Amino acid sequence: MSIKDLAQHLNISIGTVSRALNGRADVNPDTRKRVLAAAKAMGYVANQSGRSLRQGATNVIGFTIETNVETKSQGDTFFMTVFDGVQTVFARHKLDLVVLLCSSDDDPFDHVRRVVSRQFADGLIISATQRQDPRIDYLIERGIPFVTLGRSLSGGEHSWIDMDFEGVAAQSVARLVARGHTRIALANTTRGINLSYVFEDAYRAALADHGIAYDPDIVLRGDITELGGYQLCEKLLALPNRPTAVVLVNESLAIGFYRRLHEAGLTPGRDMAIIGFRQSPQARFLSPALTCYRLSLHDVGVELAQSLLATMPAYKDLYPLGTVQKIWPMELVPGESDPPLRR
Amino acid sequence: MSIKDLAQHLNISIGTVSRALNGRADVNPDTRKRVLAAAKAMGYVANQSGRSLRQGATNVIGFTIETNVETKSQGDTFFMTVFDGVQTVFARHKLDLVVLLCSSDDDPFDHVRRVVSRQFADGLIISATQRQDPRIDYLIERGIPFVTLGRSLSGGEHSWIDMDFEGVAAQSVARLVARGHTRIALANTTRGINLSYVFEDAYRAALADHGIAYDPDIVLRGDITELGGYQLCEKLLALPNRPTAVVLVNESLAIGFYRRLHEAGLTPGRDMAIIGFRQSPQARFLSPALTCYRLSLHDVGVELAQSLLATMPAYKDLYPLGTVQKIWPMELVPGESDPPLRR
DNA sequence: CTGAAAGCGCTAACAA
DNA sequence: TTGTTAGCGCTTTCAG
Repeated sequence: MSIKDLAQHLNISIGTVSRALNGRADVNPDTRKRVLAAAKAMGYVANQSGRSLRQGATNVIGFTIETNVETKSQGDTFFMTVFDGVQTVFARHKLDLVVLLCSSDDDPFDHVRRVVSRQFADGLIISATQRQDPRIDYLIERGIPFVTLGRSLSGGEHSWIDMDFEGVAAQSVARLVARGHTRIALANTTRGINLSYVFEDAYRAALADHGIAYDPDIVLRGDITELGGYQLCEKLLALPNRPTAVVLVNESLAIGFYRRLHEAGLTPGRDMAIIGFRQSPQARFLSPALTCYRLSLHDVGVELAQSLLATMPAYKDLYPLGTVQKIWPMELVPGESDPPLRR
Repeated sequence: MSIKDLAQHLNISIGTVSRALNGRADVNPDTRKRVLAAAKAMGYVANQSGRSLRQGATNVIGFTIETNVETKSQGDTFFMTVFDGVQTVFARHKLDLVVLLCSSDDDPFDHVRRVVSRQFADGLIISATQRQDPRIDYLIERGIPFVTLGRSLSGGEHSWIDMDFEGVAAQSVARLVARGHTRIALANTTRGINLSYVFEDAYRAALADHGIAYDPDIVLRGDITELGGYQLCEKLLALPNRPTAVVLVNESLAIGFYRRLHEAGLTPGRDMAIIGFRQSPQARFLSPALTCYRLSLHDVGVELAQSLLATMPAYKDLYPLGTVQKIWPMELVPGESDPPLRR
């Protein structure tokens, strides 16, 4: 079932069929109607490979995520919600969003290189940015339109969107200090991924703002998972001169923290102040309620999509945003997990 | 950068380049070496559209998931782990797994139809099967290789893999009965998706096995989300002649159940026995520990991939499995959430 | 407004 | 062992 069959069936040329289907102006309204009707009746849809080959464009946008790192950490509906936002924009332009999975035993750089060189997609959204990220340099060099979800030191002038790690760190420390805490731990993730640097730097700056000395012993690092939280909490409890509060780089950690505290006969909040990161569905149902920050991931997705289109020649006029480098604001959601310190 | 450029650069014909790259036997070893070296040096990789068009195959396998239904319930760790398993198999055959998202405002049937007619993928894995699922009939009619994650009444002879809802329901009821419970509620999801029927039927059968009358008033239905669990728990607490135990169709519900019970001053387990469904990372860190069931989602992915390949002409000899219809076993993980009933 | 034809990049059949 | 060439399905000139 190709365009040829359809044309034959209608007794017109394939050129006209193509024009009719693609909404060209120079086609007789009646002809167009006939073509559209026949296409529908026969269930004809243009073969993607044929179109792509001819047009030099695939009408596909790839969103790469890593099945190892991100998955286990973000755990919840993080990406799905972002995807949904991205799609609402792309749908308007008949662009298809496909998710390209970089599996646990695949190198992210190789993966992107393969995707690009096969010309699988017209544009790319990549996530889990490293502090130095060769993918970014590569994409710039090859001139592939892309946006990153997350900052990086690499590349300079590309578009990115990132969560407001600085704001969260600063606001969390300020809030805890206001509530009497001075010994505030940080539950961070392993180095490599850029956000760990951003978050820790902001935490240090915030401490300094409040005249609190930085103590590397209470900056802990682990996996961003529920289990990671459990283990970090254990480390924290074992510390001499135990911190009275902790700021988490990710809300998944909170689940493990709560559990470990319970096992130790301690109550989150009362015995250890905790400020989580994002208000996730799981975090919402912790008791006591976790103090955390809200953002619309759907809107992040929308903005990612628009930023990408702004870098694509075929769409940049519709989205004259230039290079987007946006730190996405997050709004405090006060909970019960960080009450004032009892003396 | 096409095969032409590469051939020109090497002063040989494109045919030879193609054969060398594709590992054909009839190529001089030296020539092959030169071609491969040049391809690597120049970063050449065959254009996918060109290949697909010529070969009539895309070497892409699509895995469709719904951003609305599944996402909010399963959270994405569920699928990511499955994907990872699927990929380990496909990688061996240079097949690319891409995830095709059916967004909230898109009809799943239309979505599959679009994917198929554009010839986007050589095979499909579809999930969130409905009790009657037109996608299945359509795929069979069109002769597209596919497997479903989840059963359905539609289609008859296609391959599918599903979780052992019957086993979980039966074992859960038996376990609760053995612990003295006779008034056992079911927290199910809305009708439409097939698993809700399967699970409820098995629950009814299990009750009957133990001589317990079925009471429709204690079969509750809601969204499979943390919030859904919260709301269902509320309904449960408001019931006259309150059940002493509840079996959940999905572990996300447990998060909301725990929270709601706490708010009512009740303790999960002691005041209301709960058996969750899958042992998810979140569920693992509930206190008291949730009684639930374990399965390897990675292995489910592997099996899905193999089952799909078994239906594809080009691979069926390598995977002579025939039609796979497999109920995936789940293993009880006893917790503290369903202690014996106090009299 | 429509038809004819070129050609996107690739592989496979055939010829040499 | 290699070169030549047809043609996959499509869009887009260019003529008419």
